[in-house]
Amino acid sequence: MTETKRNEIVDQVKKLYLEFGIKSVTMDDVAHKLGISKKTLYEHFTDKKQLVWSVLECLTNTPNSVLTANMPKNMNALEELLHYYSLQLEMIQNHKPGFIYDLKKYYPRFFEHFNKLKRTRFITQVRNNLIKGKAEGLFRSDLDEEIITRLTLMRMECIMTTDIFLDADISNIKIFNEIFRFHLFGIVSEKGRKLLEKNNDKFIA
Amino acid sequence: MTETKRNEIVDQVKKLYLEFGIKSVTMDDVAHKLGISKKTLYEHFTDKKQLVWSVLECLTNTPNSVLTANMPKNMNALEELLHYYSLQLEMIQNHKPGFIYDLKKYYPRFFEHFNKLKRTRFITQVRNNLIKGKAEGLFRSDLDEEIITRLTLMRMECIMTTDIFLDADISNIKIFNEIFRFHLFGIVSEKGRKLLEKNNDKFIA
DNA sequence: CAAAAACTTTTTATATGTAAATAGTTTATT
DNA sequence: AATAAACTATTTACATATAAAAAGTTTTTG
Repeated sequence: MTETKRNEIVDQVKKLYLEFGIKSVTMDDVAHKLGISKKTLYEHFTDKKQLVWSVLECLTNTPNSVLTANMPKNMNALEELLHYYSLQLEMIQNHKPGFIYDLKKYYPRFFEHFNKLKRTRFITQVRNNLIKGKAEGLFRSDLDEEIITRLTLMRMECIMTTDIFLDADISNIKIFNEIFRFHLFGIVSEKGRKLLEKNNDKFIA
Repeated sequence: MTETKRNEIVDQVKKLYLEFGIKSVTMDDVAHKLGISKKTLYEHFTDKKQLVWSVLECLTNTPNSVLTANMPKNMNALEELLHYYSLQLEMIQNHKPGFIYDLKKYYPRFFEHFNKLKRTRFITQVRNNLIKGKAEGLFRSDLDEEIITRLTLMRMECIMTTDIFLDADISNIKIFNEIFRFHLFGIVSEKGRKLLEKNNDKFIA
């Protein structure tokens, strides 16, 4: 009945959904695994839809993820970017295709809603960083924020679905580091580049 | 009966397929539009499959496209890249989603075959260019050809299908120029960068 | 002989039905 | 009072049927 009980259910179900997908985790499964009866389960959630929705809400509000990151105030745009990339790497590694697949198939409205939310937040983060970097003189003054932002989002979404890297047997980490460097050099100004080189160990692992 | 007659049919049908897709262009349509009878048409092609195949072959062998580009010998890696990008831009603008959609749906084997071919050629071109650029000292010596090549291919494929740019109303040309610059700066070495700056008007329009 | 039309066969899209799986509800049990 | 089990109602997946469209063939006509 308590709010915490509900939250705990959501938290547990989240794990199940992420591991096995949404379809194959039945309400019976949930009840069994959590050691509660379906009756109790249905006292907290009117139907499965609501449960799925709650899990999605929970996921989007995970503190300090790519989507909710609060940057420490004293960072410059390059440091922010580094921080942001580590969150992205984490996101990619936690990414479960089966979960997304089921979501798209059985709850398309939900998928669209949360995907839009994800995009909006991502775009805001990236765009702000670009603007900041330009203001600090660390990024090229001639770059088009709108385009680069969208390219970055596109790359992020594609990298999670493409089969292009499959046959090459390259680790996500290696790919991601290469992207990071490629991205960095792609946007920095001369001043930014000098700063990069000065902190070589930090940025260009 | 002549080889040229056949080629002409293929050439015309190619245009029809690219404009209207494959499914909606029936064999009757083809006969009508080309002013020939189906009987004649079926004397040149045993069935529609063969016609589709011929069109695909024709497309992949278009001289001096992205897939068949022969680089002039006296170019350095940067000039090559510039040349290659203009071919890519052309490719994107000629790209017809409806055609690809039908191909994927009704001739999945064909799609796979030609897509694989496309990827192989594309990868070869890009990789060779990267290797050349490194050898010339124009590109960063630390970049990983395999990853950057695949990233480039991925970006190319994604840009043709993504909806991320739709709401922004940015022209393909603008997007492509930005990508080109982003890409250039992402891979050049200091020497390469100096060369870029010297030829600013040529590379960074 | 080649185009046009008429014709047959095959493919595609759509609809319907059915069985299995799962959601959601009620009853029994501790 | 909450779980477990039994039950009903939906949903989903899969199979089959049917009609329209298009492929492919034959006949007619200029």
